[in-house]
Amino acid sequence: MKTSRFFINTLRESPNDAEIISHKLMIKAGLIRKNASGIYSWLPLGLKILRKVENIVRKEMEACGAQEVLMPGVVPSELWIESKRWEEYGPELLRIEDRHSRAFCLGPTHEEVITSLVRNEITSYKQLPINFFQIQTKFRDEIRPRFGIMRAREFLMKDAYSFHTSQKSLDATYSEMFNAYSNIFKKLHLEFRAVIADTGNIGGSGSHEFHVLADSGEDFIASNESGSYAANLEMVGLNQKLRESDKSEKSNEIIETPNVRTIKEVAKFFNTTIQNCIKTLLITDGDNYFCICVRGDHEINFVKLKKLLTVEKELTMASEKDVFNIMGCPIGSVGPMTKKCPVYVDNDAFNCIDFVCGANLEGFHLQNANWDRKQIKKIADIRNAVDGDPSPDGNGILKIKKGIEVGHIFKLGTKYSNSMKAFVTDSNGDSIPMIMGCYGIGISRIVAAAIEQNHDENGIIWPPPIAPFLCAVVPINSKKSQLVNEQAEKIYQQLSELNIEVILCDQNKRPGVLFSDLDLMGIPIRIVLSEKNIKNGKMEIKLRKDNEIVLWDLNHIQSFVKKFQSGEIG
RNA sequence: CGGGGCGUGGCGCAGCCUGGUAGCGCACCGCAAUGGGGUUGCGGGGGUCGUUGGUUCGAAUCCAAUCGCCCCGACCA
Repeated sequence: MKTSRFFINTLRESPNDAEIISHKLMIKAGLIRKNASGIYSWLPLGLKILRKVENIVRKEMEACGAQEVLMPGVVPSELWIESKRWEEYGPELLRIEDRHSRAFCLGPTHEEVITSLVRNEITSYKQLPINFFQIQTKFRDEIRPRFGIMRAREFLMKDAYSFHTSQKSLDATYSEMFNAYSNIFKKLHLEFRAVIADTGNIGGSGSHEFHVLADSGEDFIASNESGSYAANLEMVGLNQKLRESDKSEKSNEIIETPNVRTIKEVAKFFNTTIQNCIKTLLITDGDNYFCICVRGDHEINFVKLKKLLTVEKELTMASEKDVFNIMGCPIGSVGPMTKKCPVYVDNDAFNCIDFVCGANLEGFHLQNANWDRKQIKKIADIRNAVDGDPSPDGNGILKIKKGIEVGHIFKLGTKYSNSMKAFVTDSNGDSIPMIMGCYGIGISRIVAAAIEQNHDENGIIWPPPIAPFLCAVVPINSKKSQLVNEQAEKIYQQLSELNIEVILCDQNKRPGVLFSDLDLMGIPIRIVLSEKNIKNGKMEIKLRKDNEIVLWDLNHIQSFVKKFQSGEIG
């Protein structure tokens, strides 16, 4: 490809609504343009990248036996009513009507459609297991789309659905898909973790998320060094032992603590550690209030807490007003010694002796406080894991990292096959619901995640497998030098013949402009041809991710390509 | 949904307070010079100032409504 024939439009400044680096770079490099909040057009350069990700995913799906289908983006409401999700899914489901006032939605996921398809096509256990996938635009009407393509309303997703007659068969396919996903991220050259995940409201018995590691990630994932354990932070179950001795010699003293509110301030005031302070948080599900106590250095894990409290609704922190009304003191003075609502204590908090906590009296804290079991409703694992906690599988300690969720696989079970009556006849002649698995990958999100993981101050640094062009050929001052022109064209031809995706900068722009554009666009290999070097039989090769420039024999581009492809270089 | 902010050529912004008929940088077009990290000079084209209504002789500017966009909204416990 030549730049004279390929649309590239880079910007010097990014629009002010771009927040994170991948969003800024995608706009500056001219990969995407916004049409509305969370809705984007892909320009040719961006689409090339998107297609590469898509094809890597497609190949891997096909390699593990999944078959591609394409379902509609506009889905009739009947299917969603059947699965009960027309009510359950909430406002993220964009509902529309046709000219006959018939209700449809824009598909945010396709369990309903695939289940309806399969129940009509598959009737015998002999046709199973089977695994269908599609790569398709999804729409989820997010409350707050942000971060560009990272959390868009319209996005490209690969979703696969498998059908089985036994749990064993589902387990086998699930594990194949797990491996396929791992292969995909390896082939994309992305650093990732597969982690144990919450099944959330999709339900089912098992689930893993795939995260691309990046500092800007919104999810926290915990893993040990050996890699034998990795989980979403919300899923990390800790098994601390409770201390045996229950008593302390000391008894509460109430101390006036003017203007001391935060745990840090409290610890400083009492000249103790934050580990020896107890945070008491008032949590509500909208109807009931709960006193939750964790150590000063710990945070509540709402997934665990929700299970512990066996509440249906989402839990939130009580408002300042509510806290005052219920506890009779401001937030900063709340303490666990109360009968005003049930008290739940985290294991590690319970293990504290002679600790400091709020006194439920404005401007006062308790010193040398100790637990009274009678006042505690439950002692349990309520907190988030932190760096250094022992790994739940017993191997080493945990480290917390940030990740971007790019894949999620579920064992669905029979939730949809039951509600939508997707039955097959088994070998005994009985009609049984098919057991299902579902497997999603955010294709467009991977593009953004890859940038979050691979960039520098000058722009994107594409992993070669998804670079829009692997190589750029830059003739210096080609307008004036026939020699440079000819050589550039020659190298361009040679690379093309070697099946290298190459772009020739044939528009006689200034070198500075070209270099910064190529850096911004993240082209992995840059080959520069100048009169001086050509006369010495050399060309200049620089990798985007390195600063080094090497001079290479002009006649041996093949040897460079070979070395690059074998991994010897780069 | 609550709080905050912003809508002015494709992009980034100024002008608004104190009303007088729109400006800067980038990008774009033409000419010339320049030619290894966003070069310089000269000359151009492009905007009903988000929309609607109001005040006024006169509105980008003041008032009202409306639409859109962005940010924050779970740690003072």
